[in-house]
Amino acid sequence: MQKKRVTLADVARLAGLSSTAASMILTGKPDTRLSADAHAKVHAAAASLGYRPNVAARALRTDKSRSFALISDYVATTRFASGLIRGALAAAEEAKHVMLVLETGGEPARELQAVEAALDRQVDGLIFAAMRAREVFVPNISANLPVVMLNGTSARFPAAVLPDEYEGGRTAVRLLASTGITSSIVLLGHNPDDEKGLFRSESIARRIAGIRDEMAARGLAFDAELSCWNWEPTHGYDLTKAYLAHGKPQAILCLNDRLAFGAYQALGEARLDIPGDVSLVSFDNDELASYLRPGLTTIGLPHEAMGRRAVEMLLGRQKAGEALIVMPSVIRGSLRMPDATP
Amino acid sequence: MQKKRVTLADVARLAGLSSTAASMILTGKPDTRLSADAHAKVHAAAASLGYRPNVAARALRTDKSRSFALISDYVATTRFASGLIRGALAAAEEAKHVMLVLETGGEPARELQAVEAALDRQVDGLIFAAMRAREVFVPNISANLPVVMLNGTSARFPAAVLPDEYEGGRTAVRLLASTGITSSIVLLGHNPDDEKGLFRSESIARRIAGIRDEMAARGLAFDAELSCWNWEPTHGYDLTKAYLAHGKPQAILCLNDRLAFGAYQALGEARLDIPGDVSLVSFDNDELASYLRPGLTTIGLPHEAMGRRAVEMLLGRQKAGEALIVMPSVIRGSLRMPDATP
DNA sequence: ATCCCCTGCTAAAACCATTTAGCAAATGCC
DNA sequence: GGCATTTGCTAAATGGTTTTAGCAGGGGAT
Repeated sequence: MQKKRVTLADVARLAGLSSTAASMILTGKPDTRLSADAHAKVHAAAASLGYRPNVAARALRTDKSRSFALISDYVATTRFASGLIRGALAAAEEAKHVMLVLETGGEPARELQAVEAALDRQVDGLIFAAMRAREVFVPNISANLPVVMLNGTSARFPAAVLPDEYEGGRTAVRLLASTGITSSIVLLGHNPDDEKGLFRSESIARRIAGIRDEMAARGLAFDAELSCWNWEPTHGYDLTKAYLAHGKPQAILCLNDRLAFGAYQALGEARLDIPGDVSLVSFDNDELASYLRPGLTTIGLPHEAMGRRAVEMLLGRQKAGEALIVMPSVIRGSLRMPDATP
Repeated sequence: MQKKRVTLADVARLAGLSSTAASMILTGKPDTRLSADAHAKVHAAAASLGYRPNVAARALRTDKSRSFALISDYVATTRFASGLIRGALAAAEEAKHVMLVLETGGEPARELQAVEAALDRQVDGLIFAAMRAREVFVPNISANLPVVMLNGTSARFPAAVLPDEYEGGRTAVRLLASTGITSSIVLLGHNPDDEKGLFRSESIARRIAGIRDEMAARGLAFDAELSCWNWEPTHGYDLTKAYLAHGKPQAILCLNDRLAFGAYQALGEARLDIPGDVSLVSFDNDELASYLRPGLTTIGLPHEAMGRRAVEMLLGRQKAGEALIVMPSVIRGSLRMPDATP
């Protein structure tokens, strides 16, 4: 009952040629000397039989499998991962590759297992995605397989795709400056004095550096810098509420959208209007940035573009170097228009 | 320089046995008659060489690849997909399988390509995940491969994993009833008169049926039923605001968390206290439900459990039947405590 | 002693595509 | 016409595993 898979030999037989010929023609070898007639016959036969090459057999012979593995610490940390995966899948699909997705929870033992599982399947390249961008532990890879780090870095594997956080930080300040506000500006999420000796991640360090450099370049200074370790809405709320007890900000630069969300809540309770009384700008372009009223202007993390770029690096055999992906400005209603107040 | 992969023949040679023996021992065939001594020698040799079987070669021979494919329409619709993927990955990992993830955007041409790509790789099972749960188009699968629908249904493939929406709907009403509120209850997101002839999805239909049955069973009725097609925050906001112009609700039953989010915004602007003035309950357990103040009580979508269950069905060769996964009640602060008002 | 069965193992085929080496015929060159 | 080269194609080896068929030797039954 079960139709047997059609094999290359079947195609060759139908075309009246050897399987060598069929193989060469179908894989599109450039230097072959087979006749145009042979090409036509083989292609016709393959089409009429609905031939699909057996990937396992091909992989066995060539050690290539037209597949990549994406090994990430967390897939679930949703706001982060799925854009990366989406972009990577799309780029892989365009190159007629397939993506194995593996999750490790950041545990070295599972990382090792994941790498071995991928290697066993003869993947043509490995992407290590880190949801929290920092130096990532990566097990030894025996083969000289292309590896790219996605949203993280590793001393051992110099190819990396990262958001251009430094430029993003500068852009956020530029956006804020475009409102004309020059004083009572609050930074929400970081205070260097409170965080001495702590290290968040390279990405965040660059984001903050960009902010500070652009502030300095414009002769601007923060009225306050409010620190908290986890950038969750509740901390944004608490810090903003506490600040409002003493001062009234004109602008708040939030280090991520969840902090900004908390700030919205506190400002709303204090009956302050956004952007009439207070302007906000933030980072990440989280889903919730579009849900807020008014919409939150934010510097987006270009996840999908990053995912795409990672597989492009794999395909292009670019072995080293950092690819910095530009962070888009997502303009919504949380910044006062410059002409609105003279 | 390049170490060659160690092969089964190497193991056999080191153990002083044939590769047949090595194969049988390492794959753990039950009916073999090889001596305990042989077993020990082969295992020792394999361990000392760090032998890992070549999956391609094995797949070629056996037509099994220890891998599944998860084909979804959208991965990016984040609030939905990543829990499914996470659960599926975890369950696959436990069974020492690997997961190919493919995205189709719901386009039939890409679905077909995805299925073929998966079939070419000799996957041992297919999961079709639908982000919007409805009848799903699925290309013809030639082989008799196990297929399970995840968060969707298909006439052709009767094995499906779905959230138990009916029971979830009833639970939401029970939770609401536990506050003691019996009047001025608003349903946000559906009105049968406004949606005649429209069909959202089977899942949502069950959710609504559960709500209505439990309401009826308790002799409760909605004061108003507000309809909108897309369940986005902005619609929740608009509908709630419009309703507040006429009436004052005691409770709002929201059909998802994003609608509830919009309702929060409108209630906040109207200076109504949650849960003092208005109680809310909702569905999905979106990330943002925990960000709201007070936290939103919601009936969660059990994505991770669903993903796990799908691969368990694949592994167990359960060929048919609907697995209904219970939706957890996530209790936060948006419901008035029953003793708070006598 | 003969026959049969069981134990413990192995040779070789099979899976399917790619690739190397090479063969026969046709063509080019002087 | 004689020789070298090119053209157009194929036989056979290869990759690593599983599996079928079967071999050699020992022991028990007759």
